[in-house]
Amino acid sequence: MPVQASRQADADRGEPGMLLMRALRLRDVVDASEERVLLDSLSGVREVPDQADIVREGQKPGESCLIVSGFAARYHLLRNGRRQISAVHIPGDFVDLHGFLLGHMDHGVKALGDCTIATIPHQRLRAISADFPHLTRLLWLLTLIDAATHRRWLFAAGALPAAGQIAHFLSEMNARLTAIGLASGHRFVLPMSQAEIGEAMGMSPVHVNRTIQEIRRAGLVAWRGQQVEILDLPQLQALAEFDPTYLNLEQVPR
Amino acid sequence: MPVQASRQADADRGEPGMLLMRALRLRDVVDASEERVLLDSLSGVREVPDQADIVREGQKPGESCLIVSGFAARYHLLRNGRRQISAVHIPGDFVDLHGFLLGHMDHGVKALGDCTIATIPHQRLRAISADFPHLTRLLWLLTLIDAATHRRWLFAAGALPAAGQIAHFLSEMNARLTAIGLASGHRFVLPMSQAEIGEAMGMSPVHVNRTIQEIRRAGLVAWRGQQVEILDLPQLQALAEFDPTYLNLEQVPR
DNA sequence: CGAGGTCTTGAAGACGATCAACAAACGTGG
DNA sequence: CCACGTTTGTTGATCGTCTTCAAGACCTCG
Repeated sequence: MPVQASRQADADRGEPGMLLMRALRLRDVVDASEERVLLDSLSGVREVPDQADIVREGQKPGESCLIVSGFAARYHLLRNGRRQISAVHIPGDFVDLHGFLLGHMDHGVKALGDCTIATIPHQRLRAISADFPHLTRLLWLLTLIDAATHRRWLFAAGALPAAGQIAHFLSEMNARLTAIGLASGHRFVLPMSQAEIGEAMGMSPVHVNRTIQEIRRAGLVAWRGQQVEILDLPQLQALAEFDPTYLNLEQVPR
Repeated sequence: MPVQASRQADADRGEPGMLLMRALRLRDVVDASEERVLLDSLSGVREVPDQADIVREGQKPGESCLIVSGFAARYHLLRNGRRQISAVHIPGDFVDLHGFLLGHMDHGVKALGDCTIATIPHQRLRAISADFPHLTRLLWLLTLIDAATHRRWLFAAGALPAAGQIAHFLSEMNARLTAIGLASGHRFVLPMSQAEIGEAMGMSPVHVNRTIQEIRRAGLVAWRGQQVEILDLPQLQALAEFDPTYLNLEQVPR
């Protein structure tokens, strides 16, 4: 039984920018005019099927994509066909807000399961940056949180053993999904195969499998299909050396 | 004989924001009023000795630091005392521009060798974001390039073997240092011990040493003390699957 | 000239990758 | 509703990379 089916359906059918607003209001006050200009800028809502590219590497898109429902991953390809996932995005996240200022996309973005996205033209972002300094800082903040998350992943990849790395990923997903209301009681849906988790953690699918079994046996998580339940959050976070500071989940003036 | 002693000395004695301006002008046109407000905002020039903290984790600084000369590293600490370096910064880089919008620092920054820094009060950054939209976008861009670099490191850490990872680091440093004029003929100074490189690559000092020997024996680099010379850039970059796109070294309107 | 840091080397062992095969779950169409 | 094919998850065995521990060589600088 999917934990957040009803909530997610709301977001899906209703205002596409609902979860984005929630993500922003977790971090600062957003006034009505800021909300209006941002929501009015969203358009081009469309469905993307599982595994399909949302943005392709090398492309120079004229708009940025917001996830309305579903998950997405940024990925990098190697010559030998191997793939490295450098970020996982959830509803309410921009997957390529940075495309606004960067030249060409240095990586692709693909859908993890079917998802719905909305777009905002770079033209509008430029206009916002001219007329709404505070809102601009909030959008900037979102990209800074992306960067902080990258650093955290670097920390996990470089300094933690496999179990710690996966524990960190789960702790992070739990924190982020809880923040926007897509997890409750430390239960959430994670639409990624073990192979994809391996691509994100930089480890082989086989090793992902054995590591998951390890943390399952330790009683830290229950995990059936896409349903993840964290049974012992304190221990999981200890294993991951998880500290949610980097997610900036506090409402302060920015 | 240090390649860039004279140039660096210029930057050091002269305008502290010189290399920052160079970094910006590599990416877009900066007009005189933008240059003036940015340079006028820099103050608090000070020396930081080797290994000293520039910013401490958990701190909430009221200003951001620009490197005038020398190198610095962002690092994360583990409970067991291990340290992970998530970014290396060179002259002209802000090391904590993100501190302007983020709450508390989620990592520390330390000097790699003696360095000189200048600071810009967050108050000034906020004023710039209100009055200079284009300059604001350029500062935002700098943080986006940081994030792109993080992603590239994640790619290298997760998908490349040790030699490729170190080759990637050298390719990146060469590209960045060349861009701001601190490397020429693919020669540059890298003020990091092999142990520190290990902290950045997520590998043991011993393995760093053996890997360096490997790429030395392959004739890709000459490396004596802090002097690095890349002998076969194409092969080094091939080994690293290096593509400089992510550094955004082209002048386009942002 | 001595001392401390850095680099280098060797040997042993742990962790994770790879290869291969099988089981289970899932979705689809008959 | 069952049969089937495909994807995902699971297990075992072997191999390679990288870690750890330990010691010695080399610098550099006071």
